[in-house]
Amino acid sequence: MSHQLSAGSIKLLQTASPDDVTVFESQHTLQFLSIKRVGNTPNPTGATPPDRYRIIMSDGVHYMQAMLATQLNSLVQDNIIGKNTIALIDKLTCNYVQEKRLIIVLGLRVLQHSAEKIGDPQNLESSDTAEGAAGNQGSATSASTPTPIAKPVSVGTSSGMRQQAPPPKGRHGNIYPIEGLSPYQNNWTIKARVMQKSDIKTWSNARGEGKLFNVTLMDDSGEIRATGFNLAVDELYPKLEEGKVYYISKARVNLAKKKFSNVNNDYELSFERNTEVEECHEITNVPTIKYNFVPLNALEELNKDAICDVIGVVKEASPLSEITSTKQNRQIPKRDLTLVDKSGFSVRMTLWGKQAEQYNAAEPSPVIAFKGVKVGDFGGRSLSMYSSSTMHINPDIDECFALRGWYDSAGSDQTFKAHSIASGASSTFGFNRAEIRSFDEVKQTGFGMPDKPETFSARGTIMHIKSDNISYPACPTPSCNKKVIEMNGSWRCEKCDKSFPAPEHRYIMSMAVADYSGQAWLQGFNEVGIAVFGMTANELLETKDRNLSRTHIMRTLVFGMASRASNH
DNA sequence: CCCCCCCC
Repeated sequence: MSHQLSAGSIKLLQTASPDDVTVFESQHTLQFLSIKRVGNTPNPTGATPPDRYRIIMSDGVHYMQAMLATQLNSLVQDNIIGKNTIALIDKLTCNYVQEKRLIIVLGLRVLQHSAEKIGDPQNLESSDTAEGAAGNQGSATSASTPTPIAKPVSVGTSSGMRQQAPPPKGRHGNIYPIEGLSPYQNNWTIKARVMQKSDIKTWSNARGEGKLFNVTLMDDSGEIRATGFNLAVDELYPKLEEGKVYYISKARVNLAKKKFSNVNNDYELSFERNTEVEECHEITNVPTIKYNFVPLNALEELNKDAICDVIGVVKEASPLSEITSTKQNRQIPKRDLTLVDKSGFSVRMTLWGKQAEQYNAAEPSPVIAFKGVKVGDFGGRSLSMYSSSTMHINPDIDECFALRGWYDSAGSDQTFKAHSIASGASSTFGFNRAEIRSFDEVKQTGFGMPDKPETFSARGTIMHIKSDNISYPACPTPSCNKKVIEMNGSWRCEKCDKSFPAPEHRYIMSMAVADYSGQAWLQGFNEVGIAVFGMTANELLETKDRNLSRTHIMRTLVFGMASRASNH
């Protein structure tokens, strides 16, 4: 296997304008000549910050230095990439740190883990930056002008000559990428959008009391959570608005406690007394909120406690109510919305605190986009907002317009399926328990993956129950259910290593069930038997002992019954 | 320095 490296890519990466997506979000086949761990010393708290990896990447003609985004560290640690690995790199970001271009690799796919070094690549950086660092500056550079990292070069593409983009300058100094922040840098400014702002929270515990708020900040390199305490709340809570872009500097960088946040960064910011925050009014390429919407019918494919984005029309909004949190011993305002979408499903979404109070229930059926909400299993599937979730009413996005049009023209007259308690198991075939399938349909689809159960619901009539072996004597220990054997007048369970005076009989029955499309043999266990016969297996056996004909009982009980059974 | 994300 041999791969052609993208000759010319290194020059492009060194010279393109930092926001040129045709370079930084397109594909480059490069070889990693070396991968080195850097700058990882324990911080004053004794905690060890995450590793950072510096890589040398080559296009066969030139090589350059870059950093690996920390979220890709596992690729190194798990030896998925190593020396001379050839990879297709499809997302990078370009930033400036102390006027030096810093390239961060954000996305890649390994093409070949181990390879021979290709070509005899030359260092593109050394001619300028190494000299600069050595104080041997060429005539073109001076202390007051940005050091060119590479001379503009023709790279032999249709784009021709590219101008070296100057590092962002001005009164905000060096704009750092969020991904590049660490406790060891101290003169940085980030330019970031507030993606989410929490309520002001107060606490009181053994260590004291106070108030705080959080924001999630994002730029094109990554995201980070920031927290302001007490005085910083007074100063910055009113200033920072969701959706706006700010220059932020002189905040403290701490190691994040990952288990308390799903923000993808190993660090967190703490707003301090001298932290500077200034709104950025220019038009920028700082990213806006990105959604990955899950249609409401697909919620059952997500696990309980999963975090997801949804968009839906508010079909109903409950009045504001309150719950008493037993855990925290306080009242918490809440409001339930019923969301619907084109999938024909409805789901309950719970808002808490300020979100619940401030929701304007007077507005008829708005479309709301939610980011980062929690999947619950109440009533099959439910949704609930975290303090880190966001909701946007009638957002200016295509999905919102589409839902609005659908609801106003058709959706508002439709009835919606609720998720049901029984639903939840995912199915390769997209069967879900809320929908009734015919036996023929199930048989046509087949039985899928070996060892993977398929779940479906059917409605049919029980045509026959095998009467020769309808129940077995089981161990009475709760949830043991193992078959017991009669020995010397008592019943012995081998699993529990115990004997009992009497067994608990449990149903194990085979039924022929038919619907309009065909017939199937279904095996039902105890719960099914109780549902079908309306009595326990013990009771059924007693009836039999009282000398009634079993066939007679069955005929009586089964006749006229609309039976349901589920099958795996 | 919080770190709870709740109830039915």
